[in-house]
Amino acid sequence: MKKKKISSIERICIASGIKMTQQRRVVAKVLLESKDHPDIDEIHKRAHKMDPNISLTTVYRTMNVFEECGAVQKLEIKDSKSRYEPIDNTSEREHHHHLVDVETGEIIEFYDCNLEELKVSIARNLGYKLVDHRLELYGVKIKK
Amino acid sequence: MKKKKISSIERICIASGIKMTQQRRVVAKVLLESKDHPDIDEIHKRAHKMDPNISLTTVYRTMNVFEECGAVQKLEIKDSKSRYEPIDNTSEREHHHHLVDVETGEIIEFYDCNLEELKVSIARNLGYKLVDHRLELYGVKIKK
DNA sequence: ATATTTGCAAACCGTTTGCAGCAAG
DNA sequence: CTTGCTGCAAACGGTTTGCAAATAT
Repeated sequence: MKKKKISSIERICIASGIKMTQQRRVVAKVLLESKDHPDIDEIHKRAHKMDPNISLTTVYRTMNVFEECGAVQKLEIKDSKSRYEPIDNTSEREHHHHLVDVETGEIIEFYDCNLEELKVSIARNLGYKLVDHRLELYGVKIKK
Repeated sequence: MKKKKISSIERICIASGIKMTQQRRVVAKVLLESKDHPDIDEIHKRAHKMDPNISLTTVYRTMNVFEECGAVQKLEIKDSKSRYEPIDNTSEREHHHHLVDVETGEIIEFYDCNLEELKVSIARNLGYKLVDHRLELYGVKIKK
């Protein structure tokens, strides 16, 4: 009786009362194993490799489910398709942002606590409670 | 001989060597008179009211032209269509950002110089020269 | 047992494009 | 005059949906 480890995504799904199907487990695995920020087609390709019995439609639906229950975050980078990354809220890196290398398309994650504070205080000064945000920087590598 | 005033958008277009057609002038007028951040359909509706002889296709093409020559900025707010605003680079408010009231959809513009500095310095620390950026805050009004 | 999820194909919706006629420079 | 722009309708690409069969709880 082998006991599979439960992934962080799976845990969130169960907590949200969502059925863990074979397909969803595979997609979760793909996301957690990806070190980049794959788009839907790429996720489908990788999932299909592990289990050919999985359709593009299901990947779309699964990503929506994962996003709604907060297991995954959608990135909408300029001039590119939506990309996804798992949200690891056990890590101290929970709020991170992205810098896009406009020459290579590479995405660099960063965290800056001054920025976190500033965001909240800007909203507060405008009379708002911050509920969400989006920040991307686009840059070119400085050659030395 | 009446001499029409040349709008800021028109000036940029001329400087970029782009033909100023009747339609483009109307779209420019709509944008400059709009105090909100209209989407393509709304721009088309308003333009059509001033001059029924203008198609949706042309509005799309015009916005792309205006964006490419830097006369206009596209906003991509979560869960909504692309919206546009003219860029006024003669104003001191040239770099502003947007706070979206998630209950009403209202967009509040803001400027914060600490944020401007922080953006640049974060990129620099990562070894990048900042060439573009995108920042939106999403909040709910604090009632008191 | 039964409520959800899946795969397929078709619909959808914002946006772009090919083409013949039109207008700005 | 010539090049670029317009309007139309048709194509496009990413995403969603209706439905009957399959599956998790």
